[in-house]
Amino acid sequence: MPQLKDIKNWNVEIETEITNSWKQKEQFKFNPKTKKKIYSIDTPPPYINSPIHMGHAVTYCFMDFFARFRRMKGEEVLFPLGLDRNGLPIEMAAEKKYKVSPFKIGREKFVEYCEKLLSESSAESIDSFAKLGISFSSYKEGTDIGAIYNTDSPEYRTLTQWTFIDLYKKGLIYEDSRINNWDPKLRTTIADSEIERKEKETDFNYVKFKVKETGKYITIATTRPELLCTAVLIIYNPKDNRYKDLKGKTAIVPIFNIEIPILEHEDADPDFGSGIAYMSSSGGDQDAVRFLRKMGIKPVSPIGIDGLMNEKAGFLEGLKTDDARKKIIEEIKNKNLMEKQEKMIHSVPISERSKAEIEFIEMPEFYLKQMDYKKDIKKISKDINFYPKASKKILDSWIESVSIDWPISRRRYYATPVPLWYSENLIALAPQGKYIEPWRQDPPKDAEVIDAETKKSKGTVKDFPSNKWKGEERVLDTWFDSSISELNMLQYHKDDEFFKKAYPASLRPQGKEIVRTWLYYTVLRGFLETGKACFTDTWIHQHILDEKGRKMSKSVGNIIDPQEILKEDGAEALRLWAATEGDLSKGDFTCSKDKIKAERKTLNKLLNVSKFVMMFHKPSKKPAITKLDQLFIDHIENLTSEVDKLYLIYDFNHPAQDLRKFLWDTLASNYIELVKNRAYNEEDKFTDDESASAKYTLHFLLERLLTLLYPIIPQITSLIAKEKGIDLLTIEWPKPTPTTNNQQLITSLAEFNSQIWKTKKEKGISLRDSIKGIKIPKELSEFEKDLKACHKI
RNA sequence: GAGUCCGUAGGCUAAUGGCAGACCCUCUCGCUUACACCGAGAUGACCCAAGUUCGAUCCUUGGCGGACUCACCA
Repeated sequence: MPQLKDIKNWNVEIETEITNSWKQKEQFKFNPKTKKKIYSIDTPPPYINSPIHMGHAVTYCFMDFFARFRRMKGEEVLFPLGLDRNGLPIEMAAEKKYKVSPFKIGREKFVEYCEKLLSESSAESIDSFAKLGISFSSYKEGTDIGAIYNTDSPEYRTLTQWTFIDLYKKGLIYEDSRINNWDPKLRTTIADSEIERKEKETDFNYVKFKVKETGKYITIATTRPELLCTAVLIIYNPKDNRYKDLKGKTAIVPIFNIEIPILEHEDADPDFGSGIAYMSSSGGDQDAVRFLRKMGIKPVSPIGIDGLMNEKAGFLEGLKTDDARKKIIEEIKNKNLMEKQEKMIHSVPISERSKAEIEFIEMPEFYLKQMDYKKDIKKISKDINFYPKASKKILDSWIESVSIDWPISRRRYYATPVPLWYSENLIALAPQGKYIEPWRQDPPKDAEVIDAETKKSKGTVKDFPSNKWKGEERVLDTWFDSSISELNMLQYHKDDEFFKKAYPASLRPQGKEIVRTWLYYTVLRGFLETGKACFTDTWIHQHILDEKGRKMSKSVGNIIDPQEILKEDGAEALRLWAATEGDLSKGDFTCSKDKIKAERKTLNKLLNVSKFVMMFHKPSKKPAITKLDQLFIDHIENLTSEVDKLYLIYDFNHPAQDLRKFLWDTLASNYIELVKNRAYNEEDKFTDDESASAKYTLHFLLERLLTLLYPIIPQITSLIAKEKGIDLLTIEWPKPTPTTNNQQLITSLAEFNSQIWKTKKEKGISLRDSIKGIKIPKELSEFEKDLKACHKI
């Protein structure tokens, strides 16, 4: 390690040396046998196929602040790094990189490509985290508690399947065929939480329908005329007097000539379109889907799983929905049934992952019951402390808006398989505790067999030797894996004793944008498994924006790459900036390279203050402390107490600002200036005791400052402290002893000093020269000797 | 369309029913037995309107503007 005196400026080379040694020594290893209180952080696993972005960098810095502080507070910190390797992002990356489609090359081959992609991804992120100085429990992959884990590891997937079977047996998971959100590009069902919206211009077509009984025409406006083939009924609002005479009559669907009833229904909005709407049994949008559910109409979809029109669409069969729409509009116009067309902008649901427009297609899928537990979830979420408090509203409002059970099965490939087999009217359940891939594996002999209808146990696979079993091909939603991350971290069903001791997890740190997915699903799953709230605390953070306050995105080209910052300015500057810039739980903050660079000044100031203090030997015995010195000792004791309180509630922003202010203003500009002469004591103006008091206090203040700053800037502080024989990595957090002494005097001192410096400047006297005619204020009279020596009064 | 949060110097922020404090930038001056990546100092701000109040940047209402969440048109 470099010596302090050899370091002119804090730099990246020193950081590399320190962080490398931390990484190699496994310095922050978790001890599962500990008697200390366990503090566990359920970190959000980043996807490994892309390098970490600024948001990752900053939020992991915050998690590291929390972890290092809790270690100092005497807690055993479990702080694992997870790597997300499951699901659609990996599949989409594989499709792109190797230019393959799973629909063409088949599942087996495609999974191999996914595995190939993953093995070639170098997990660059691990290196970036190490350089940031993140004190993960381990930097080695493995199955030890606290080791780096992969979300696609057999161990993790085993637990996912364990919980699936468990919930399935309890009847909380069921299969049902419903209209659901269908992503035609990825060819899978997706949940409401995976939907985004996009503004789109479409034609609003006013189409004429003939009324059978009267022969008159009515006009119905629609954006989706291609769904006319599955029209089932027509509604108008009961309050709408224009259409009263239509009640109970029959309409004939143009082109397809289907006869459908006309009824009154309050879902029809008299002010929208013509006031009459046709309802298609294929849904068409989420509202319509809900309407069908309400009316108990069996859904029939004219759209196939490939997103193309199917045989139910008649002459439109085989066309993409867009083309089908064009064709039928043409047809309607030819038959003179188009009254008019308007352009309208409406927002269409699109898939968050593929950005494809969602279709509503009926598919049998597995569902996890959640509607029955809305009240419970709301209740137990009260047991979780939200930081900031207001972020609880995001969760509450989502819980309220949950309207259907959670569809958990997906028709994709690189994810945890649904662990079931089928044979005639029997279902085989995978044994719990082993990772199983039914799509390419026969059921083990000891797999339990149940009746598909009654769900009653029929023995095991052994008992049905002549049956042929067909493995389930569907996989589970990635959130079904992710929503048990804390159970996995705490060894659920792996190490019961440990789980009992450590559950619930201490902290869930995560972004506000995944409250409705990750947080909500985790609370739900945690409740279903344990009946309790799964976290003690949750810290919800906002976003890092670019210099102008815009979202950073590749397409705008405004990305600030943390890897670059690490190379140029180093981790400590980045961390200090992250802490001082703002309160990430309160609002977004903008990222500017200049500001990060500017934090290097503070690092160098700390370095120089330390060098200065260490020019003096620390007295081996505590000397009698002068009044001036005691004033500053009291000050930092109060500061300690304040910092302690705020760190505990995840506020590192105010402490960081206060500590920086202490370093620059209180310590460097005022205290050091005041006691310099006394510490040197070259002219023997002071007694040895007085001089010793100054030396002792300089060291005391520095040591305390380093300790308080350590969670934020661990490298520079621990390096300096080491030279003083203190190991900040293992030192205990100081017990704050706040005083009620008059801290106002520090302000008065600073004001007085400033006054003298100003006066000297105005008179053109060098600061070193003596000055006459200055009266020391009464309240500061007890510091007269120091003040006179300092200012040469 | 509904809800939540927010609007303070050129930028980013803090506190506050009476005086609005830092930081970065800019400007001026300086060189002091740790530090020129330094020191001292200066300029500069409460979105608008109404109400409550002796007094509002702060509380209330409305408007304008922004961020986010939810919903969304047959």
